[in-house]
Amino acid sequence: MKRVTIYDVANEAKVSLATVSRVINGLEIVREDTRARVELAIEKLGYKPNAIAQGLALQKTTTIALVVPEASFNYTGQIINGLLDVAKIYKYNIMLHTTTEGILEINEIIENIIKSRVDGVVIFNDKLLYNELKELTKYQFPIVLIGNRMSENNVACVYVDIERAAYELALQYISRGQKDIAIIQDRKNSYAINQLIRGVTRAFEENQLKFEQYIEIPAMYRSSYEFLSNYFKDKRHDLIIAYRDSQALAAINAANENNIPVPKEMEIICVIDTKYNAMVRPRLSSFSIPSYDLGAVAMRMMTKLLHQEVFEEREIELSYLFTPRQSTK
Amino acid sequence: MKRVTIYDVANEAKVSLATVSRVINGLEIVREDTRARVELAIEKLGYKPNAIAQGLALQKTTTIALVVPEASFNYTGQIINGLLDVAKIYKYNIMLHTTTEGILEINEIIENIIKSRVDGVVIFNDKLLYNELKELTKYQFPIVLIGNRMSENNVACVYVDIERAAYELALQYISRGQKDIAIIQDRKNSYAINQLIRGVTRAFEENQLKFEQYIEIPAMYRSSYEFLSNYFKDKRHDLIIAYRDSQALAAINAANENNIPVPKEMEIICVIDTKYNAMVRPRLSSFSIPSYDLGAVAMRMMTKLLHQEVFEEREIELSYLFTPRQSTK
DNA sequence: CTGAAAGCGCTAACAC
DNA sequence: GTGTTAGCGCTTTCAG
Repeated sequence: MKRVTIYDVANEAKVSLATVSRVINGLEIVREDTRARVELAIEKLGYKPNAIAQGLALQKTTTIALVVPEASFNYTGQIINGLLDVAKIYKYNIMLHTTTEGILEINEIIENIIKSRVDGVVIFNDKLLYNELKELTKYQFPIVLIGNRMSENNVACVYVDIERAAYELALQYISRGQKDIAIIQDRKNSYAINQLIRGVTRAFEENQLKFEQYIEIPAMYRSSYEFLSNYFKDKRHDLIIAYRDSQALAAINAANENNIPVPKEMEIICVIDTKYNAMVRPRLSSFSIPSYDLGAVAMRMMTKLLHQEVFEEREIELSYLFTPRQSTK
Repeated sequence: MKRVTIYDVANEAKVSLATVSRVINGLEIVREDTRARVELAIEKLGYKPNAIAQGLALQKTTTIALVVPEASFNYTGQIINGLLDVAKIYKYNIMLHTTTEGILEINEIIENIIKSRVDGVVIFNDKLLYNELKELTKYQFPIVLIGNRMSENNVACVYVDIERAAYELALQYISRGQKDIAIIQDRKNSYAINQLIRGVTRAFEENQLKFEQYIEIPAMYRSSYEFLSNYFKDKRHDLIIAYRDSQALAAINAANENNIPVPKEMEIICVIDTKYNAMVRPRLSSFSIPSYDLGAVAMRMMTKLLHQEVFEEREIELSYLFTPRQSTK
């Protein structure tokens, strides 16, 4: 099929292209019979408006860029799903970018986003990309951050206060006398881990205790499991906190295989909640972070920003819910 | 920052916009000092070419559309990662679309894709969307299919022959006298399941047997696990084949909890290989389907189609590898 | 209610 | 080497 333009339709319908433009945009100032003629022509020719040309003329693309980390596509997938679902409702297209390693690369992505003239960008990325965001705001892109806040630049965000989650959790265990709490490092989510540490530390300090059980996985280990299998040979804790399900799972397996029954002698929880948490044995206790909602709310916010709707909050906190399963008592 | 165009750069550098165009496109016919002047102006003004305008002028967008199912983002995530990584290399942007339920919706997606004038579309979707693909080819979009073949329309594809995988597997078990093989239904992957059934059926027929153990999960059940917990109360098989890891996992849990030890009294395998397969206990045997590669190869193929490179095959078969773990003997 | 024409930002002949 | 100009396909005043 040859490229058919608005011009061809105009010819076919014996009207001017302005009129065709009016009917495809649903402007009411077209007579009924003219509209019918145009619609017939559109149908006959199989005409579909060229979004690129529209984008150029209108100075907007109705597409927004989504930046996510390359790794851990489980909850990332949920976020994408949520975001895409509401994007669909508001007729926005999504350009997906992943950030692999290397500062250079991230700059290229930013450059790409700028060139592509998307209407806005949603970023779910654990590493706070301060400078890159700065660059983006310079080019007037509305930005919505998922997961972390950056109030300074007046960017909008949707997040869950996992620092508080960790704080409350630690408080509870401390009050029960279970003070040997450890957090497992997660290189891919350093920002999140820092929040966890801050939360637990706060709980400890309020009880005149000092928190220092940070389990660092040496870079040489290919997997947390590999390291933990050794670690638990002579160490154990009351409670282990991990960020991702897979790390908690590694801990459970490593513990059990070292004859440290979970949860009897050691409890383990993770922050992220995926369907696997309920499928593994013992079932994994976790905070239900509403990943899908994070994406959905972020996109909804973006539409508000784009449509200049006045709205209450630029920073929306979504709540978490601790979901006890079998890896805690 | 005000919108800065090629025109502003031209003014600033005291050259014509044609020259600016030449330097941003790296054409060699620009004198060194002019180039330097232009580059300085670009830098000073913070100019970034408008990809939309370029797209309109060049009739190509250097973005390709990727269509994936909404569900099961685990291996989908891998595919996306693979695709994105090679897209990055060749400087293509990715527009991500998910197909939720409803035939109406899928048509809208197609329409969107057509309007967005992407250079090509990669589809990973279990439901063979014959008519929709037809529509796409009508508009001259190069198409690469992931996972299933559709030779009729001369569309390119990358796939794994899971029918043969199932066939070989069944053959092996039959020869050992383990003939009670069952396949678990998977509504979200009907095409894949059909291939599995065909493969097993073939193996059975070649042995003068009839295959009929198809475990259908009634729609009323919220999860396979819920149904299987009951199912295994009075039924068992030699081997259970599932498509996704989560279903196999459900089967393992349901079996074990009904005192059918896996793999001792019943073996279970799944087709899809995710990291969870190695993390659950017992570890889940599976076919290693190279999800990442499926995405990567598909995108590579797309670039070949777009650059008109002559190439050997429009249909690339990737190999699978059976990876025995603990859920099989 | 409809048409003519300018402009969105850039590329690519075609001149000079 | 560099500038001029005609599109690319569409929207949007501004006339009529």
